Amino acid sequence: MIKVTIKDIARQFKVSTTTVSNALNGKPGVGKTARKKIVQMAKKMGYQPNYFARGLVSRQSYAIGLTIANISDPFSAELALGVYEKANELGYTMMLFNTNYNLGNETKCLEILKSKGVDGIILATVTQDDSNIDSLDEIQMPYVLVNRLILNPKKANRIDSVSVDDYGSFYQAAKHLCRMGHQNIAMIAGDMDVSTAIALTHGANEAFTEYGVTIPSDLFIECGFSRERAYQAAKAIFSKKNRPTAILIQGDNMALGVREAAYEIGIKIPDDLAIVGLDDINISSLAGIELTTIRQNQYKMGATGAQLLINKIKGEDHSGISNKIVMESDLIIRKTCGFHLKGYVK
Amino acid sequence: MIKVTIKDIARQFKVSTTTVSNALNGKPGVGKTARKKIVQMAKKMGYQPNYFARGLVSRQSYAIGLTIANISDPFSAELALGVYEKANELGYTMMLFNTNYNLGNETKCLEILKSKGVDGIILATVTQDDSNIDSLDEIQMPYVLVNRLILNPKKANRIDSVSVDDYGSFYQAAKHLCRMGHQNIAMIAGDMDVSTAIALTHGANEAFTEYGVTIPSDLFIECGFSRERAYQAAKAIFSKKNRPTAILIQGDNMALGVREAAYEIGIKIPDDLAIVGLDDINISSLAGIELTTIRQNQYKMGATGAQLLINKIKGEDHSGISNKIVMESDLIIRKTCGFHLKGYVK
DNA sequence: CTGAAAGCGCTAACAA
DNA sequence: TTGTTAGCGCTTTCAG
Repeated sequence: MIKVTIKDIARQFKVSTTTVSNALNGKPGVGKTARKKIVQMAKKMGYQPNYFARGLVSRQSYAIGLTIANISDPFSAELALGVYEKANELGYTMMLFNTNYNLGNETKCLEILKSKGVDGIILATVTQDDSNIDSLDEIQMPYVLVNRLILNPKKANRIDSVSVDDYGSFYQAAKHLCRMGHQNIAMIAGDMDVSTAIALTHGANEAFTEYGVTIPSDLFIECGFSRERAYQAAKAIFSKKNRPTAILIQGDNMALGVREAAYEIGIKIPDDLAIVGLDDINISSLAGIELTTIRQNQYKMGATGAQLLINKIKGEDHSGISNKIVMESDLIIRKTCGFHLKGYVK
Repeated sequence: MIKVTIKDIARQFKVSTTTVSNALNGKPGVGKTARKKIVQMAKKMGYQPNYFARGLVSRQSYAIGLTIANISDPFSAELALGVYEKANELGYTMMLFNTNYNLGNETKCLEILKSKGVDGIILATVTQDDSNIDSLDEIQMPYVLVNRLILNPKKANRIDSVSVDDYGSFYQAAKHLCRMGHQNIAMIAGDMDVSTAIALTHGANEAFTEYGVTIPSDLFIECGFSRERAYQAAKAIFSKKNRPTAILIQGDNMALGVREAAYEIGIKIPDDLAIVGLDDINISSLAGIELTTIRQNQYKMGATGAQLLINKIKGEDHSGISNKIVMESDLIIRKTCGFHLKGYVK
């Protein structure tokens, strides 16, 4: 690969590399005409500053890392897009890593990220007892959690995060189902070691107790966040004697799995079964899918996370206190919950 | 951020940095016990080689770039996943960039990629007269095209690529439609400046002429590859007097847009309108969507591209001739073309 | 306003 | 088997 260095362009004008460097970086102490000439020549020669040399002295990479579940999952993709665009806007590039919700993978990803000298990291798949966070603290690597929270107050205080009001989200969703008269309801949860799943479950339960509904233990299934696993969980539920009239599902992608399982054995949605998801991924609104769900703006979450992280990197956040941003969410009533057919019961 | 250098660990044992470097990199010329001790100490001290220092001397970043349309588009995401996993497997990290099918954006992305010192680039959104390719040639940056071809034989000979048999794909698809008896067929194309769109269109046209079908010029719409644009194109088509009985669409994501447009004005699929897409993205098989389409293994395309690129970077590809891999594709008959209702006409 | 010199952390020649 | 020296390309004192 071709390489033009500041030395090369210094030689052209018989000036020092310092002058060239200063000229090119807009620093003071260079004559106006000299600067102009140098800048022009640099462009003409196709000069590109050497990333490694610069990084070596400045100790900055202008790169951030992002660990998400999996880029082929629509929720992750939308979140990644938010991070990407905000980061780009602020002059940073993004390195993407998939953890597949696996702690060991996450560790590996962070190892690589550290070794690549990124300036900071956005973590979107952290679990409650995630040792990886501690290792970032140790080396004082800036990081921000997105769509996740650490509940342990000892740690939580120091941790920046962008999340959604999951508790309120599923409180709303569960309440909606109760008001429609459902009493035999199932819930398919992601991973109860994760803050979102915990909050969602608690939120739903609050509404359920308000309405005197209880979820039998065999109708509460924790299965991980994938479509495939939710499909299997639904199959298990459908094989029970006490088949529920409604299922609350902690993710639209998972809900699509439930939907497939239902269709496969001839259960009609919403006639025989109401389902409510979470996230409002972009396919949820498609004709024939029309999933009732909770809208969470993944894009904005990602973008906000990137903004927060970069502020932190640049040291513009001198507050000393941690920054916890919680976003609102909205119940989107579509067809899968059957509201358009029955409305609320009195 | 904390920094342990080889100097620090050299000091521990009063040896030179060279010895430490050699020990840590598994190079010969270090005593067995010395090596063991050094490696152990490095681990204990949490040593991480400085990426920038290493890159500066080795001139390798072990990072590759990927330019795709947009990560939130399922086709792109699956392709990116293939690149990501193969690259990771081979010890490379991936930097992701969205071009949104815009040449100017692509140029910007490549500028950044170059400035970050990546070892090579995978391009998935190149158009026929893409000047960006030339600029990569100029600086001798290794690259591979994925899902794209350069048709101009003058250039094409030198260019590595992984693509699908698009011509055959749409030949198959169009033939299928013709055999079902459709005669009034529309086609929604992506961007006729792009190799895939060109090949798809030609392939379809061959089948059409075989069956004596012609597409009236107002039923051939070139609209770009997004769902939204395809939605609008479909609206335009539906407003015509000569409404077609079938539409061939150059992408499943686009097909979903057409589907939405149809449902919105009460056109029933497949009863009133047959549609056939391309790509078989992972939502195409969902109950109620069941899109007839052509399967193209995006994941494999990405992975193969990454493999090819990294071979090239490592100089293992001494063939001197360019490597063009063309993958097969399969027609997946689901419900949107109505085959299950009518089958082939005699 | 300009330049010389030093050094970031690492690897590669070359000596010892 | 080990150490010394030099240098990758850049920025940053500090003199002129």
